[in-house]
Amino acid sequence: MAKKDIRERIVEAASHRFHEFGYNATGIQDIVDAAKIPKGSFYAHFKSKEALGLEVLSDDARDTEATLTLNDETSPVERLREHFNILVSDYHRLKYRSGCLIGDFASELASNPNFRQATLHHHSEWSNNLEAVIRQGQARGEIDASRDSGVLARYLLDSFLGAVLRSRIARSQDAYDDFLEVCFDILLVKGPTASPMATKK
Amino acid sequence: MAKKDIRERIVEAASHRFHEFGYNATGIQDIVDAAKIPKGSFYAHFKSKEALGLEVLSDDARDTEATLTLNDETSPVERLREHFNILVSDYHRLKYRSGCLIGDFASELASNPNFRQATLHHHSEWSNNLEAVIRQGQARGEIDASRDSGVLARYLLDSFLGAVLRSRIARSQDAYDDFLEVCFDILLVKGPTASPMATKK
DNA sequence: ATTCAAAAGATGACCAGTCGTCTACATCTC
DNA sequence: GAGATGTAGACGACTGGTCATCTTTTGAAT
Repeated sequence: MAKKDIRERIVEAASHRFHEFGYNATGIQDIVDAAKIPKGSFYAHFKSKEALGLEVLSDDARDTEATLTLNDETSPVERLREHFNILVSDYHRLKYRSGCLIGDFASELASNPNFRQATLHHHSEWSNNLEAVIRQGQARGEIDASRDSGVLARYLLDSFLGAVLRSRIARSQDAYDDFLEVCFDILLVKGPTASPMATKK
Repeated sequence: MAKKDIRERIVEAASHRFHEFGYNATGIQDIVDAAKIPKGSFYAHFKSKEALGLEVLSDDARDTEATLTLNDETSPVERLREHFNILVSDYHRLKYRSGCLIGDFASELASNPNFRQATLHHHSEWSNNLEAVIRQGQARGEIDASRDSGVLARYLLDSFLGAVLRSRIARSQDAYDDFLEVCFDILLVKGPTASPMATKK
């Protein structure tokens, strides 16, 4: 077994467990059991549980980022919609048992300086990307240009993370449906004349 | 020391720790140290750590609920604003180190059936209350009646919980400022003519 | 190409500490 | 004194991490 393969198995096993059970409720033994490696080997690949956690968080953020197209000819609003739809379909596939690490680590590990800093960094990167696309939407007249793109982006991300929380306790798509409806019918719209939600039903 | 006083000290100590460090990172020893009781006494008051956690969650939800006036002559929108302002001022007082248990338990304990169920229950109660007030706002013409009050309420709560997450990692008021701005300038407004955010700056 | 010693990597048993819980004993109350 | 209540510290399980020992790889010499 190549060293790289083992390392990736550890990361993958940890990622699954962190997503479903959280960081503190996931032990090293759980991870190495899932990765089918001896426990002592873990430390040949990672210095510590924390080092693994930070790497898994970083990978998660990178994967999330990849689902948002920053520069493209297509409609910025549609790109945003596609971004969230991809994320939501992942949660659906996992039967709404999985959280989002940025939200979960913000919640569970905010008192750990290293995690707090890393989580804040990734959160900001994400909302900056959302903002860039929103700004494009404003430039193309798809989104009301009188709205502060930064405020919108950050709010959007907050509400998405909140929707992830709800979906996990409810084990349901409802939170995402609500999220998509308000975002695309009220927030990310052309101007003061938002389309009424009632007519969507 | 009266038995009731000891019990309340345990609840208070646990509440603080759960809010700042989360459930799994808070041990019974931490709680009894903070409550200044012997560890063995804990089980004279609570059957288990889980029983304490559920009670602290319930207390937290009750306290939060008390900050929203459901029936009153005053403006529903202002009541909603006051509700969130009270919550935010608490977080400010605690230097943004505190989370919201409904959000945090949704994140950290979603895989525990008892916590998931209780958290979902309290989350729903909260959003139902928000919905009732939003509906009053719609009846009084303060909030666009073409919006689905249930969708709005749930979305609002999701976004607030997301703002709490951000405020904790950023240790800052920004998330709440963004939340209040979007909610009261875009979502909870009279009709299709939302006041532009740019003019608020 | 082969051999061998050194270096690097892997690992199972072990470590000290923490965890939530329990219970024998101590203390209190009536 | 009897019964109720409180509690110190033990318990068994688990935690993240260490390390002595074994295995594999590497690179130099022939």
